[in-house]
Amino acid sequence: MRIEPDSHVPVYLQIVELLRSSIAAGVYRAGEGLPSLRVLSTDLRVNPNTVQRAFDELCRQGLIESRRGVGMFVAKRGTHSATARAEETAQAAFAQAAAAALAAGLDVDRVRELFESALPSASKKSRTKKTGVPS
Amino acid sequence: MRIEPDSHVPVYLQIVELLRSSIAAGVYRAGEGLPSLRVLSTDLRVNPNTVQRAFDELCRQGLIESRRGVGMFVAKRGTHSATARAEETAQAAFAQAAAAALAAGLDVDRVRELFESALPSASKKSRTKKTGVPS
DNA sequence: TATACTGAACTAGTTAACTAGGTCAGTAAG
DNA sequence: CTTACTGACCTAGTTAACTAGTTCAGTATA
Repeated sequence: MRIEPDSHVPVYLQIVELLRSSIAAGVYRAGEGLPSLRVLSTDLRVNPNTVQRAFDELCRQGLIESRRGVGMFVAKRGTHSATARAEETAQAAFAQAAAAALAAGLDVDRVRELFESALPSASKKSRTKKTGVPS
Repeated sequence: MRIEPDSHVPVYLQIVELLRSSIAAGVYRAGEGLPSLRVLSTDLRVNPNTVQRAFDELCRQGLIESRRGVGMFVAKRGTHSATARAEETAQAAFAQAAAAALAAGLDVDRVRELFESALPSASKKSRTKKTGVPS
C-alpha cells in the first residue's frame, strides 16, 4: 500500500491505515519499535509533521506508545487491537459500498458478483507487502 | 443517502454520487429534468456553488445535459451510463476494502464473512431510499 | 412588455490538510 | 562531557473544498 497524495483521503489517515495493517499483519510486533518519524517521512516522501499526526492518532487509539527520546513502540495488545480495527474498517467499507450499489438499483446477487470479481485483484495487491523491519 | 459535511469525501462528490445513483435507479429518467440548483441546495442544506460543481461533473461524465434558462436534464443514455458507473464504483470500493483487509493478515474466507455480514445493514439502508421506483 | 424562474460566472473569505523550516527536551553511546 | 539520534512543539505559508453573496444571461409565461 502506497501513499496517494491526490486521494481525497487525508495522507495522515492513509499512514494510520498503512501502519495499522502492518501491525495487524505482524510486520511490527508487540513491544517492537516502529521506524522513526524522520525515516518514515523520507521513505513515504511526506512531511514529518504529517507522520507525527499519524503517530498521534495511533497513540490515541492505543495501538502504539511513545517513549520520548527513544521512539514509538507497538502496545501490548496492539496486534489484537489492530486486527479488530481492520475487521471493523473492512466491514464498514463493504456496507457502505453495498448500500450505494443497492441504492443504484442493483440487486443483491449482482452486488455479490461484483464483490467476487473484485477479490482476485485485491489478492494480487496484498502479496509482496513486506518491507525492511528496523531493529 | 444523506450528505455528510464532516466526511473526508468532498460534499460535491457526495452529491454527484447521490444524483448518479438516483438516475441509475430510475428516480430521474432519460429526458426528465432534475431539481434546480437552488432547490437542491436548500434541500441538501448546501451552498448553490457546491451543487453547481456537482452538475458540472455530471455534465462532464455525460450523464446529464444543461439547457440554459431551463434546467438540467438526464441524457439519453444517462440511465445506462449511471448504472455502469455505479457498478464500476462498487467494484473498485470492494477491491480496495478487500485489499486492505488482506494486507492486514485476514484470510479470504474471513473477508467473505465480513462482506456477507455487511450485506443486511446495507439492504436496510437502501430500502428506505426507494421513493417511487417502478418495477 | 414584466416577472419569475433557470444555469453560469464571478469575487471574497474560511477551514482543514499539508508543506517547510526551525527549536526544544529526553535518551543512548562514544 | 559531546554527538547523534528520538519525539514534541511551534510559526508561517499554500492549496482544495466550501461558504456567502452578487451579477449576468437565457427561457417560459402571463
